[in-house]
Amino acid sequence: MNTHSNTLRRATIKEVAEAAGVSRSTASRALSGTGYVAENVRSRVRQAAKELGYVVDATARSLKQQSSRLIGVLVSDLRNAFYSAFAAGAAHACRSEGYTMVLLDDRGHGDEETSAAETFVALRVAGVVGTPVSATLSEYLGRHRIPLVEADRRFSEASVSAVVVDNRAAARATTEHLLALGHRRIALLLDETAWTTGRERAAGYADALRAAGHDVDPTLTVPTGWDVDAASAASRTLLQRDDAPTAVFAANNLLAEGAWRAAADLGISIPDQLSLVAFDDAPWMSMVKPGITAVSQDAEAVGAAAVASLIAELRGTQRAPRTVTIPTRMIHRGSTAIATRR
Amino acid sequence: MNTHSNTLRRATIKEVAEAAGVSRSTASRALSGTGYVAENVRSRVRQAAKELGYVVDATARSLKQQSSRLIGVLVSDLRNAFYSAFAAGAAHACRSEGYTMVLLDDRGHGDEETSAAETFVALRVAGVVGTPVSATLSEYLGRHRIPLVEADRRFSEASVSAVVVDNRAAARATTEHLLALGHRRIALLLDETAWTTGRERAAGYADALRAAGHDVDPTLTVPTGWDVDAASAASRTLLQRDDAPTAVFAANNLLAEGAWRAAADLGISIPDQLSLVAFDDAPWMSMVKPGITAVSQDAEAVGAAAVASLIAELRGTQRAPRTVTIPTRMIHRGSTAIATRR
DNA sequence: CAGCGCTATGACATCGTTCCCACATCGTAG
DNA sequence: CTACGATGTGGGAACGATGTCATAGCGCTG
Repeated sequence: MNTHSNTLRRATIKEVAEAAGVSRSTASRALSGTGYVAENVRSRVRQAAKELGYVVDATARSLKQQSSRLIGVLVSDLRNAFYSAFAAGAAHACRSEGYTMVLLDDRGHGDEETSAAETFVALRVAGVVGTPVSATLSEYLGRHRIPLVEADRRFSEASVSAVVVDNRAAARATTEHLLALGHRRIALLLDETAWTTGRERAAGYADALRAAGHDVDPTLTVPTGWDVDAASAASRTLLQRDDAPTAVFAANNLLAEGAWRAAADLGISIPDQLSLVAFDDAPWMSMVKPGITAVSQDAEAVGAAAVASLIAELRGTQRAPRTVTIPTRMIHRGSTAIATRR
Repeated sequence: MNTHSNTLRRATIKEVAEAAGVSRSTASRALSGTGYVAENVRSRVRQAAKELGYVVDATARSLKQQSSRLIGVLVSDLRNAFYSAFAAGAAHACRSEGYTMVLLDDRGHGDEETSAAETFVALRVAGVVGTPVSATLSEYLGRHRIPLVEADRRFSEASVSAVVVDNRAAARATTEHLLALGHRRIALLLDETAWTTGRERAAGYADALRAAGHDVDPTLTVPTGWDVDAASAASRTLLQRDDAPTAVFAANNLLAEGAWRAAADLGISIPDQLSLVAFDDAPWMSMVKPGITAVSQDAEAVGAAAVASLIAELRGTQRAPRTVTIPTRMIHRGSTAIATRR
């Protein structure tokens, strides 16, 4: 390349202007493409910029323009495939719209969420998308007038846009599938009942039972912790009860893994002795035998849609809080069968 | 909160200073903690900042200080568990050292890598860690004097620091394990031979064979593409040969998945008819039956170490390019057995 | 040829922060 | 009593980019 790397300091627009024999203003106009610039001057400035290896200083530009091309993305746990797929979708959407993603991982802690919000404010991001763990995210950002799009679950339905899946309908359909197979004692493994995801999945489950004329047995709704081990332990207890369920509906991929491991440990055969359905598909579910029937939610699409929605708001294309629902798809594999006595 | 959100504009340090009855300089000193400030003044300023909901403008600070607290992180594909774990480790390390991560995903494309580098330069990041796909990353950043730490694989050994695993030794140990079980026709599935990871894994494989007095059959080293389907197709062909291998060593988790699916499709039983070992562990490997024996590399640790190494360089604690090697661990499950004729 | 509109350019202020100085006060050593 | 270091504070100049505004040349119309 013909880049002059002999200077220690980075090239500024002033140097580009001098090299091209014009003023800073003209150089700025030539590079950004706004305002009048003669064609030959423009190419002269472009050439000078290229030769000097000039790259605009985004910090200076942001300061002057009082807005940045950064989008803050907050997820709960990057190691979880759901969130990493979400982040991948968000990253791609940001990039294709000319924004840069600042990704933070709050590890599910409320206090980290607050400090993440502070970081976003300090960076003067144009907007934020995130999977919140409380309403503080939207409150804090709202106070600083930074647009937010909540994803996966909602905490501030009235005031901010969101991208979610229809948890209730999907959970209802799943439960109906199990009911149709003759199951009556269907357990529901839940992670977090304070979140809309958990609440709505439970509601859909209850809808299906009630619509079929059955009562909801509260002892069959089991809130476990957040990790596979906790889910596995809870499942063990559940499956060893005298009135053990004949089917388990796990509300996320981690819970499904826990339930699956518990069944394997106890020598309970799927689907002969136990039917298992998961909310949220994962790669392993198509590799084990039998495959696990699951409600697949396209986390990448959720991330991309959340960013798209945010950018639409930034552009002023769309004003009022809006909710986008990403469709789910039920993938039938072999983990459910007609209910039998155990 | 007692935050005055009645102002439309965000509070600046000037407003904080006025509210506390001091000058901007003093306010700045009080908040940043550098230089002389009387204790009562300091707390008065802090209080004023709190009441106004003041958050420092990182763009203005970066501009003035000519350095930011941002670290650029570049990965190849966030949807791949290896990279998302890497990003999770990097995110955590950044945060705990007071840096903020800017995460970019080049989807394995060289041209996206260049534009990612440009983005990092524009943002004036303090440094970059990444899993490069070519030497252009280090060249570009080097030209702009931005420190880089290469992770997972290397392209610029002489000039930049790196965090890797000992691919050669691990591949050799894996191959030796298969040799010890009596396997002689051992296939090696590779992704990318232009990368140090692929080259070194191949070298370790060859080391083991040669040390045991065997020739390396070039037809048994199969470079497949990047996705599961390609690996599966290549494996199919391989396993249907007259002189099919009795063992397959897959150089990453995607290749292992492809090989596993091919074997399942062809009705080839693991480990009776085929032994399978993977480089890079994945969740499904402990869930299928039998479990897949794998070389586990702690991608999270690699990400964290890369950031730690970068920050050490930024602090000047450590100068010369340095290579950190993260240990691998071989996890024996049930996918290998004594070689038998097929 | 006066007047107008359009193209084209540069001077200069500005964004919010930091930090180098100059300056002020006070206590104390010489 | 003066000089000096230590402590504390404020004025003002940067950092690099943008954008407003003033200015000027030019072609055209009436």
